Parts: sequence; C-alpha cells; structure tokens
Amino acid sequence: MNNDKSKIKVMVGLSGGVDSAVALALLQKEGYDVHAGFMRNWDAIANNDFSGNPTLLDPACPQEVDYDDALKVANKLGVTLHRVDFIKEYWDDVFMYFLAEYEKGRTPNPDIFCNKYIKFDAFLNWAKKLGFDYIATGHYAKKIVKGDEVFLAKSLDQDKDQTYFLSQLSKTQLESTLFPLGDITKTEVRAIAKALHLAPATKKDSTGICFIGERQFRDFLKNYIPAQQGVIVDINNGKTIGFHSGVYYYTLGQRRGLGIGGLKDYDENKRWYVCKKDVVKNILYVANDDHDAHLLSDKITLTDINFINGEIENGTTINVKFRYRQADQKATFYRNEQGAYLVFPTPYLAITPGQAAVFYLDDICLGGAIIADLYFKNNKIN
RNA sequence: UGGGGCAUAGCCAAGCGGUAAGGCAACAGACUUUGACUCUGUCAUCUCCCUAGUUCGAAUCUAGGUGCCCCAG
Repeated sequence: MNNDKSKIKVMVGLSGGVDSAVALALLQKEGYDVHAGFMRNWDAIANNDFSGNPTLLDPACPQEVDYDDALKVANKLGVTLHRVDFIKEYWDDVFMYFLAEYEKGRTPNPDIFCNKYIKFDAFLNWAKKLGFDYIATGHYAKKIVKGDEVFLAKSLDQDKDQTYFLSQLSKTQLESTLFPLGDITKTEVRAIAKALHLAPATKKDSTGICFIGERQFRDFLKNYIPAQQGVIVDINNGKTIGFHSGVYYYTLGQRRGLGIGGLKDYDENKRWYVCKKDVVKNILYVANDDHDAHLLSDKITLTDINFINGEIENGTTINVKFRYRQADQKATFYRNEQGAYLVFPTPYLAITPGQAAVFYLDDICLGGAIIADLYFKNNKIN
C-alpha cells in the first residue's frame, strides 16, 4: 500500500513548530511523497509593525528562527523545504479586513481568514501549480471521507481542537487537504517529535495572530488605528467613570485595560466589563458585573455564512461555539429574506460581533459564520 | 478663622496601644494559533499628612501645624 501513497504528492505547511513537524513525519511514515513549504506572510518592517512588537530588538528575526527550525526538521527527515511569501496576499486579504473590522468597532478573527485565504487558498494553489495533490497542515482537526462526501470533524484531542479556525473552509479546500494530527493527542505529538529528535520537540507553542506573533495588542493596533481618547460610561446609570484611549482597542466582555477601580458606592469586589462600544460617539460602555444583563443576548444575526456540506434546514437546532475553546452551546439556525440568524434557548453572555459562530453536529463541524449584530428581547444591543 | 468631622498604597477601604486586612486597578506568569475570558503570583518596612511628646512599644493616645469636608456666617 506504500506504493499507492508514494505516488501522492503532499505539500506540508511547515511552520517551525512541533505540530507541523510531526504532521510531516507522520505523512512521510505513511509513505506519501512529501515536501515541505515554509510560508512567510508578514514583514514587520514593511508593514509598520513597530509599536507593541517585543521582537524588534531580538538578535534574530523570529521568523528566521522558525525557518531554521523548519529547515532542521526537513533536513532531519530528508525532505525538500520550499519557501514562499504571501505577504501581499496576507495584507490584502486578511489584514485589510482585520483593520476594517476594528474600525467598525468589531473584534475580527484574522486567523480564520488567514486559513480561508492564505493557507488553504494561496498556499494550496501554489502547491497545486507545483504539481502537488494535497496540502497538509498541523491543525488539530479531522477530515472524514464517506463515499463522495468529505467532512470536517473535531480532533481526537478535544482540548486542542482547531476546527473553530477552519470553519470558513469550503468543501473543495477540504478535499485537497490532509490533517495528520486529527487522531492523536498533543502529548503524543510531543512524544513523537522527541523520539524522532525533531528540533521543535520542546519548543513552546506559538500564540498571537498567525504569522504575526505575540504583540502588546493595543500598541500593535495603534500602528494602524490611531488612538482617540474618550470616556468610559457606566451603562447602568450613564455616569462617566473613566477614560479610554480608543474604543477600537477593546473587546466586548473585556475586563483588563479599563483602569477603573475603587469607585465609591459600588461593590468593591466586582470588576468592570466592556459591554458596548459606540464608535461614532467614541464611548465605551461598561458594567460592574460579569453577569450584567447588558452582556446578554438571545439572538444574533450572521454574515459570511459557510456550510461545508450544504446548508442545514431552516429551524435546525445545532451546537455552536462563539469563541475558540468555549463549550458548545445550543442554538437554532434560521434564514429568511433579511438574512440568517441564530436564536438561543437561554441568553448567552458576552457574544462578540466580528468573532465566528461555528456550527457543530456532534463532532462534525458544519461550517460557520461571522457574528454581526446582537439582540436581546428583540432589541439590538450592540 | 465659631463649632464639628476626616487625613492609611493609583483608587476604595479595614484597623480603636503591640509591631499595616481586603477589594478594584496595575504589573508579571499560566492558559491560548484571533481578540477576550479565566487562573496564579507580585504590589505600604527612613510605612499610615507633618512635627513634637506620652509609652517598653503609637497608624492607633496628647499637643501644635498643614490640607480637605460639613454646619453655622
């Protein structure tokens, strides 16, 4: 059976981290004709990424450290490493969207669009042009093939499941992809990397926006969206209780960075949470309770609706994740002339416009959408 | 310029003679391929507005300053 797979050419996206390194090793072991591709999609200097960037003074650019790690892995496994840049594509298709969303007062999820437009589009097409049959990544997700149909499913390691970030993929994109880590745990991945003496075996998982990295977020945004000071208002009594440096920089449900504390006549044990952003008036509304009624919604409208295997029937109740690593919650999907929306059996807390609502039926990821407006008892609240 | 009250960390605040609670904020770390949430830790020592005194010992008592608040002008 190795003969069959040896004729299948797979381009593995190799990031320099453990996950993609092990993905590569596993596919190679299975007998595929594997190559590796290292992407560079962000140029900190060219993209004016200075403020809030902790790596500027590093002796070696972190991307080059990652490249070195990727190269070590490729060399260790005897695999050819290609290198490709999608800096323009990332800027145009992901980062412009990201900034436009923030300017509207929303909280976008760039990594979802990075997958949709870069890894599973620009990178996939690049690989196809080079004659590859598939791309593969180190995502924790399963691709399940049943006859002619292909499904996206949660990874075996439920704690690491990354289908949330893959919710905007099309069936076509999925068909050309392999997820070698879908059936193993993170612990096993680390163990395999160690056993094979792969350089990133003990490397810390990377976080922050994919391809950009860890940033002091508010300062990072200030490179592109200028600070505009304004007031912070208690949504429950309209009183000004503080000042912010720009409503754009905050997320609904956020607590940190408000600088409000020790106000008289308030419960001293309670913290303040962002519950509304008025971009036009530049007002940030907050509430003094993590369960304040103003944080609740019972219906949300959706844009960018994507069903991987065809749209579900109007009125179907499904499981939905509104943020990464959140427990699934019940919601009923509706679509009419006005658009699509979800209705909840009970009000949910701090749902954030711009983030993804991702649909599940058991372990199958049906697709997802982007959260538009929030409603509570039929009143728009965002 | 008569009377009364209060001055403790960025903010709120406990403490009532025995060697500075707690909360919020902030910061750091953990978690995390977005942004958040969450969790853990740190955070007053020529220290409790200043000065002098009483005392073995004072944030706590006394006197005098200084500042703020309230009532009466």
